[in-house]
Amino acid sequence: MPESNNTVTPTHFIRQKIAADLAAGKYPEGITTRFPPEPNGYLHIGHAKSICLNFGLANEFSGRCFLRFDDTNPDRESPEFVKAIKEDVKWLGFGWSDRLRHASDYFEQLYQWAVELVENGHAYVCDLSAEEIRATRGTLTSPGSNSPYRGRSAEENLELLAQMRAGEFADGSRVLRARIDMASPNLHLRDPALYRIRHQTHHNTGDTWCIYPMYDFTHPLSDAIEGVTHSLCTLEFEDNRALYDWVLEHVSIPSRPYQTEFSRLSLEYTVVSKRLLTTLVSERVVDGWDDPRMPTLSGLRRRGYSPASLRDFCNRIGVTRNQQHVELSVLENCVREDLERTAARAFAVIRPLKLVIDNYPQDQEEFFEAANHPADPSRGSRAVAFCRELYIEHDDFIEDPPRKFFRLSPGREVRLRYAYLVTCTKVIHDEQGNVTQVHCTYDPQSRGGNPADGRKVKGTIHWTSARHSKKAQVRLYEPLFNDSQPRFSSQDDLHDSLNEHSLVTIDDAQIEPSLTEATAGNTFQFERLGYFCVDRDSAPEQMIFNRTVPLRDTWARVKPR
RNA sequence: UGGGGUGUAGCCAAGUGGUAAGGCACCGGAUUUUGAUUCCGGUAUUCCCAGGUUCGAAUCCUGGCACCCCAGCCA
Repeated sequence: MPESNNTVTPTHFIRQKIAADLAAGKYPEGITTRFPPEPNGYLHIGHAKSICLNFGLANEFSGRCFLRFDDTNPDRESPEFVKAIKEDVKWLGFGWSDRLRHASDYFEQLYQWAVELVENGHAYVCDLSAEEIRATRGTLTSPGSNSPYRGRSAEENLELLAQMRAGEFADGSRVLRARIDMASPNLHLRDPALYRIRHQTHHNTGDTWCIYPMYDFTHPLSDAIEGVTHSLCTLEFEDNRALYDWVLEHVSIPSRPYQTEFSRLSLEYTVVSKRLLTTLVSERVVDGWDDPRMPTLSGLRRRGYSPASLRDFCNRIGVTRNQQHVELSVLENCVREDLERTAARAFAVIRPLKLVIDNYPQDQEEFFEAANHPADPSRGSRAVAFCRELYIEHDDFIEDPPRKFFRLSPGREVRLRYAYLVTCTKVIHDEQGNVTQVHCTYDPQSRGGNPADGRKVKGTIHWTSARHSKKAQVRLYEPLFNDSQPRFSSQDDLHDSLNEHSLVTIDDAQIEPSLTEATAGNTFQFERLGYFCVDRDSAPEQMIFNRTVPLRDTWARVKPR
């Protein structure tokens, strides 16, 4: 399926760098990238940016992209996340064919390189505790001090490292450290830990290991093993680059990758920190990782976002090193644009108001032809039932209308889309004065919505037949947070920052009968309302629709209040 | 007050010494049996600020200012 036709792929500095590298003949075999998620949570919109970048660039330049699980920390990772991540990447539209890897696949090789480091005096086993290491690291403005174990001989270190691997030491009792420079202004170079002891079962390697390599050691070497040419990551790893390069320069590697950083995505009203997302799930603030309010790919999928719309979004926001804070409207525009041409149209009334046509025969019913997609006749049409009693949207009737309101009100005439012109003759109220029903007369000469005399009617509203339509549940979503840039200092303000209207469930919406055949994941445009998607919990007898995004509503901006 | 980065419209973002692309948002107007869509038009005399170089500066130089990241045996 083509991306939206008018989108010109924007250029950006990484694409330019690759093009220049290729032009310079640096990579005769082509380029290689990788997407390296840690399987300790679900993928979110921020990952989508990285996935589109890495897989997208590889496709564009006929290179390769690895899906590599960065699984070096057994206590936070699980197969559940591995499975979900694979599904999400695939769903987004990318494939890795035989290039699926785990950093843990490389543990033995990594260990051999650690040995090489030790042999050459570039790493040592340190017996300091975590607290002691922290205390001797120095501060941002003052240098650290050398570990008393820094001077151990290569032989002794080799012996100790072997014992670490053999499980002879307790968790946290020792660590393998790079021997770099405790006075470096770059904190990452102050003898960083390379291996730590963790007697813990790993989701991929089981109990084979009780020492696990750190990210800064694993990442560059995994890149080198895979022949990654362009290792793309986010800006907060900028300082790590010096260590990335140091590692590659001190062991015998098969290829030399280079790291390039770009800024991470931040989107209005959304938070993507794994800690926070995990909290939302575990405290049941949301329905799970795929709650339609979650910024996860599975949440967006359940909300009704299409992969194409997300790819389009990632293209539009660009890739730079600026601090990026993207407005939600950009994302919303992308789905609307995609769903506008993709989604079938249907009639649904979310807040039903009964409308009775007094001059329409009690027992009569008829069917009108409604286009499935007005802009695309090839998608055909369906017959919608009509009778004396209908439901219209409560918002489409105002007893005392403001200026410029051209929907239904007493004495006014509107078009019932595809059906007839009706004029409001009477309004029924309950004891509290709420409008509970309206009565109209219809113009029999306006079948299909076109009056015989050609008079103009400004308003057209949607409706369902009370006799035929089915009740359905509709879930209306808004951002999870009130603040466009949610920030949390403690867990307590989490609940204060939540938008209490983030989910509004409506149980008595009325839908046209044809909608009953829709299945999970199908998307529709409920005319004049928005785009909706059949929820995975939906069933023919109890349909559930999630609102992906409302239609653009100029009237809402114009109307008073 | 160490090191590493970033400043172009409300939000993204091109621009690489020759006179400020584009998208979103916003504001008009046209078409419309969805107040949708579509279509036209408008929106930075100025690029964080101040100096300097140059015929010419968002682009080069100098000096400021603002914001982001780094002190896990997380990634």
